Amino acid sequence: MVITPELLSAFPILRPLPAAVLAHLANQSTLKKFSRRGIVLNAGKVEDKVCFLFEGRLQGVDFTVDGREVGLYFVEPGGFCGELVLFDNEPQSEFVIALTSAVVVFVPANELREVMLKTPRVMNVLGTKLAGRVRQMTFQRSLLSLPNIGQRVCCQLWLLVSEKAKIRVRGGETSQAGRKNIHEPDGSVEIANPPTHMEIAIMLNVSRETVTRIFQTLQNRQIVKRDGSTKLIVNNPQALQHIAQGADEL
Amino acid sequence: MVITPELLSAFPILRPLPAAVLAHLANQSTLKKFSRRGIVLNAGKVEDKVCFLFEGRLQGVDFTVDGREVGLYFVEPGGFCGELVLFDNEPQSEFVIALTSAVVVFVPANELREVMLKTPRVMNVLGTKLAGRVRQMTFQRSLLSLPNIGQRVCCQLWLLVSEKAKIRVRGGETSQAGRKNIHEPDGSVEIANPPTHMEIAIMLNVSRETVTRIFQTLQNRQIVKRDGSTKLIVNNPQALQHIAQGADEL
DNA sequence: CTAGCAAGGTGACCCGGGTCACACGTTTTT
DNA sequence: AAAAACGTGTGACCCGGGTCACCTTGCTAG
Repeated sequence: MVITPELLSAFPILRPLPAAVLAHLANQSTLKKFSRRGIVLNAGKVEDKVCFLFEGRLQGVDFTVDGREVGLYFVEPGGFCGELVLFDNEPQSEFVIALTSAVVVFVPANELREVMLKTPRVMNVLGTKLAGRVRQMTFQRSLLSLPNIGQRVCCQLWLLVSEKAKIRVRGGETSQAGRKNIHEPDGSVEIANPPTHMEIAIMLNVSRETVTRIFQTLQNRQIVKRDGSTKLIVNNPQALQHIAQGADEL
Repeated sequence: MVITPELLSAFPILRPLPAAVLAHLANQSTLKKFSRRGIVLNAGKVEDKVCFLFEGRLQGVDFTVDGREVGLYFVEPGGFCGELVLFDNEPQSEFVIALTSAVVVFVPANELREVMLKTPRVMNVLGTKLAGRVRQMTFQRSLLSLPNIGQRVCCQLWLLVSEKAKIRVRGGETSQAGRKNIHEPDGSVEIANPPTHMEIAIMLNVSRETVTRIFQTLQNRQIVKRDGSTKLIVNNPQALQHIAQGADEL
């Protein structure tokens, strides 16, 4: 499949690059489609390419020695993953799998590394991304120490809400396109394409059943409400936040 | 306290720098002593400095909303921490506290950032360090998903062993000075300055008592043995590894 | 020298949430 | 249209490890 510079410039991090550089990169890149559950990047393997997500949704996952799945992060369209190799040339540390069917662009790592070293702006974005990853993991780690599991789930939910609320507030100009949460007149917020119970469960180290039960409780209390399979409405953001912060028991 | 360029060159990452640059950095840096439990870096605050550890031992810790302590990583002499600010200028994400009394050198972030941008080698080391941090956190995250707590503790122990065994094998030339594990003739390995039960507990999300009980079991089975408070002898590395990998129950 | 604290050690209790085994509606595949 | 897969919902059981309460043994600091 032919990749055009225009296609690459759909990615915020690449857009500022000169046309010539984009053309060169496009020339070296490959486009690939994955079906649901397809393995986009392989753990333990030196993936000498960086993965840019065009369509669909990806998740970084790891597995414990006993085969248990661990959810690490999500990748949304316009985002990328597998960038660690740019910095240390080591094998990919975790799997990246497709949560839905997805279209990705693979850009060779060595090419991108050259661009990065020559373009402070790109270096800056990549550095910020990497640092952000550490920050996100640190936060996620702290979630796992919450003894109250209801609180843990609510924190994660609140993260999904506020993240998007911020985007909405800021105007939604950057990446993360197509996933905003609409602010309803009554103060409720909407989460588009919420993770499945299972996806939440593996991120938070709890069983799927427990997540279901917590959602039941939240629904009974009118704090959240399902709307089809692609929308979750948070009727009462305050209440959710309270539980997340431990001010309220579930 | 006056900082000499020689002192700075004690740090592997800074050593390759030209004398003039070192002198300049030394001029801007400050030395500080901390007593046990002292707060070296403060979470949530823009710490516009990077912390180089000269003597003692530090730990990165976070706190959950309900005040529970979470252990993230250790810093050994010759190492550094707080480097995220170089990449994204955001507030420090976690606390760094002194586990023992410690001597650190604070180098201003903006100075170091300039050096980093001008010196590919330094950039390289910092990038590798950051990437390594992500890898380490990913692994640690996978540990937390192990349902068997004995296995979890053994994995962590095995990590301490193998990390140092690797250093010993490679010749112990780099940082992490003064902490090697001696290979005994009978195949046993020695861990110097092992973390306390409490330190292990907060890293693995278990209670201190549980760690104690597991250590008791390990000692009963002659797999490990305490030797004073500064040494832990692993009599039977194979057995430890087996448990860590889930091949053996505890 | 002794008080005080940190680290390690141990037993009893008890409950939260994992696990298993289903059931049900929806979507996707064949 | 039937079958399979997926996401969700729910009850019963049960046990691992958190918590609490306490003890002992070193340090080290006054």
